[in-house]
Amino acid sequence: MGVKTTPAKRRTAPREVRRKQLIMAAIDSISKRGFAETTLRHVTEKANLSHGVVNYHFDSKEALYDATLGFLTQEHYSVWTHYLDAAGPTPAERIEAIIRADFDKKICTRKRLAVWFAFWGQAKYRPNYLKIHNRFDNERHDEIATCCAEMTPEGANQSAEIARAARIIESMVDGAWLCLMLYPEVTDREVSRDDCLHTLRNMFPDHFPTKISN
Amino acid sequence: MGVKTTPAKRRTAPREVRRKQLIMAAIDSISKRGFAETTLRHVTEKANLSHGVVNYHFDSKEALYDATLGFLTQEHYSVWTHYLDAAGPTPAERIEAIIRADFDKKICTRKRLAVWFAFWGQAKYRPNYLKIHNRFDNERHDEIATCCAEMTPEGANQSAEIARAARIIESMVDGAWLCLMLYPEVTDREVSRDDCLHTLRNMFPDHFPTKISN
Amino acid sequence: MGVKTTPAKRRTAPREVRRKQLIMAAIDSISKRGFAETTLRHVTEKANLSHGVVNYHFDSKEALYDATLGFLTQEHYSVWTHYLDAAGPTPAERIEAIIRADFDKKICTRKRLAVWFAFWGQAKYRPNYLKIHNRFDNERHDEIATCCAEMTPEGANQSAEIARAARIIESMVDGAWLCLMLYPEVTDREVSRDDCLHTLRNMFPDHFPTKISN
Amino acid sequence: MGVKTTPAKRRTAPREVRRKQLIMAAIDSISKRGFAETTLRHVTEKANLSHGVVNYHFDSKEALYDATLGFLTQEHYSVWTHYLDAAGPTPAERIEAIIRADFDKKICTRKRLAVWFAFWGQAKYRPNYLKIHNRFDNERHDEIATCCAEMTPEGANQSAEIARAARIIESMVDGAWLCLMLYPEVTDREVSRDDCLHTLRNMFPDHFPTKISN
DNA sequence: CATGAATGAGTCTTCATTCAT
DNA sequence: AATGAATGAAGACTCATTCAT
Repeated sequence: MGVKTTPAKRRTAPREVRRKQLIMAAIDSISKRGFAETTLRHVTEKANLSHGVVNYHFDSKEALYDATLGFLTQEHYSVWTHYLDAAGPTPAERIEAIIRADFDKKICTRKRLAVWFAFWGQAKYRPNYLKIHNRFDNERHDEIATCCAEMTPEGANQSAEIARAARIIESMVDGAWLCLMLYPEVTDREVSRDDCLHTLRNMFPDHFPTKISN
Repeated sequence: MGVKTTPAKRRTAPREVRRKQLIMAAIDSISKRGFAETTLRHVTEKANLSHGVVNYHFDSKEALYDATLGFLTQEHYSVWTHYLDAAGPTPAERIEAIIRADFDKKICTRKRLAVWFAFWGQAKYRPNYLKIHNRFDNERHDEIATCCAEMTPEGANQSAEIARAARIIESMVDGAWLCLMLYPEVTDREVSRDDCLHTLRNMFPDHFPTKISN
Repeated sequence: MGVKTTPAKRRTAPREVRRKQLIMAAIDSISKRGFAETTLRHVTEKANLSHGVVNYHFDSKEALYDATLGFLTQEHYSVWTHYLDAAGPTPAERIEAIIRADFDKKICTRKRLAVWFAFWGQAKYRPNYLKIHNRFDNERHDEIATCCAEMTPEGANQSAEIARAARIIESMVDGAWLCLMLYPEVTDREVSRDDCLHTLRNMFPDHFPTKISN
Repeated sequence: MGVKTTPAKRRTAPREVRRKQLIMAAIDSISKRGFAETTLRHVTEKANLSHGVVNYHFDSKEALYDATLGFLTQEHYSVWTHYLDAAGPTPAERIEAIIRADFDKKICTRKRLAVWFAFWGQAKYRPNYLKIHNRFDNERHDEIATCCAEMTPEGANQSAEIARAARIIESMVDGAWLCLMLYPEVTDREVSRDDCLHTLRNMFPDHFPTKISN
């Protein structure tokens, strides 16, 4: 974890290596102590670096946090892309892939969940966080809405129904995440994922095979 | 708003009045600035009180936060009780009442939502918060599970299906709340509530009339 | 200890009663916590009185401390007077009485010792304390010097020798007190007193009977 | 003295230099204002350093005080060692050296005296101070007792007499110190020292030459 | 690049004092 | 006389940031 060049005598390392190292340490500390309690000292100590480096590699604490959220988003994005690339062409397959991506074991860890909610807990008054996060979230939303559109029969309220379906799916996933973070003894990653898939099947019974090979 | 009419006209008020006043000011500031950024000065200024009162009426900042969360929980609880008392006897009616309570306009405000997520963003490493919150949440969970049980047909996996149904319902609501907080321009309280009710109907189609009188 | 009129419903009490009550509580707290740590709340709590009374009966915290030191001095003074009145007429008897007074069990308690040194620890920059204390101390010094004078044979350096004797006696007693406070397990009141008397006999062997009836 | 030449010209210095600097400033302030009144601001201003340094170089105010007492003790110890090394081999010479050390002009200054009594005024409820101070004091006590033992003739109560002699000598010195602090106009360092030596000669007349070369 | 000493604004908290009741 | 709510100045301590080395 982290990119440690040499264990003892740390030497000059390329900028990106240090940045990544600090971001990972930030994730660790935020997940452990939350936002309010995390100090740059915690971060540098975890990264086994000296006190001054943060402000050397980032403009400010805030910039480190932005980078951290960016990293997390990027990570999510690449997993998502990977699942989508591997998925079949039908909307049902694609939307299922999206959900499965959300619960992939690389991104749906306790540590990352804690950090996500720490960020969301601040999102309202930190528009910056929202902005970073939205870049990916909008794309995801569009994809979900597209899939729903393809599965929703034409009719009077088609567009309203599509919007509702998308909202429900996204809410389900977010709610499952919150539940995973707050009550890890109640569910785990796979159960929550299957709950979401179950709801999805209920919503579009005609588009899913009777039995899902879990 | 930061405008001090007089040098605060030293006025004496019973303990509970001041505590409530400070709690409301805390809610206001947390919703506006979040946890990490809220200082006691913000709180007392909002309450138009002097700096020292907080530590006079509460043991510490943390104690004020605990009391704030307690207040919010209590408020939710009483709305919840009220809805449940007014609901009909069938499980469908009861569970619908619970969901309607969650989106009642008294508790499902932007301000309170922000505070809830601020707390949840800290819940993991602040066991105290989790504890306060859980007292109510467990009761709510049991009620939901009971309703689901009554609506779930007997069968091989009945208990697993009940648990799943309860998880889904709770996740839906939480997810809707998160969505309401993060994207208030996408939904509003009533739309989200109806999304939840819609999902609920989908889950237990036999227990709900074809048309809901909204 | 202290003057409690009624246990439960404290009512109005004459000014002097309250003052004494507060002084005793101050002695108690100073001896227990020292100066820096003693707050008026400690005092009033110990006195079982409400928070506001101190400033009602004393002009300030400082005034309470002055009164406390005054009380202690007065107490010492009256014990001293009592011993001196009871003493025989010879200088040896008088000076022995003075020393015995210093180690009387009424004033030479752990609690009072602690308070005395707390005051002395502040004496240098609190001229007020020194002033209060000196009123008595000067009188005592004069008495000791007079006794020494009567026991010192005439000669070239008589006055210097008198002064030295007085200094030594006073230092001995003060040093013994300090020792009693710092190392209560090493000596006790009576041992220290006898050490002083022993030294005294050594200084003026001709004026003391061979054997002291301890 | 409160005169800041430049905005403190951020100069870097090794840890030990700063610590010493802060300790000296603490001694200065404690001697001037006492314990209760000394604030970190006084210390840093005297040291012409910024507010934050204390908590950078010491864990807390208390830790600074501990270090201050440790410094004073160490200083006393090294003077004491120096005198003892230079002293002749007889017990009389050694014990005289100890007393002379106690009144050496390096450690027996008004400033240091004030600090010592400030500490002793707190010793009772600050076991930490007592502990630091005792490390040296015990060693000193043992040396004094050893000297007394060698000068005390064998007999029925020899051990009791040795103990008494040691107590008397130590009390004398402490008492002389207190007197020096409280009444600097009455004695000075050298007079007090000679008082102690005089008493010592009186106690062991056989071991001292008739005339002391002062 | 990297270190860690130094800074100082800002936080929570304490507490003597005041004052409405 | 007494109470205890309220005030606000002041203290210790934290920490992001700067900068000499």
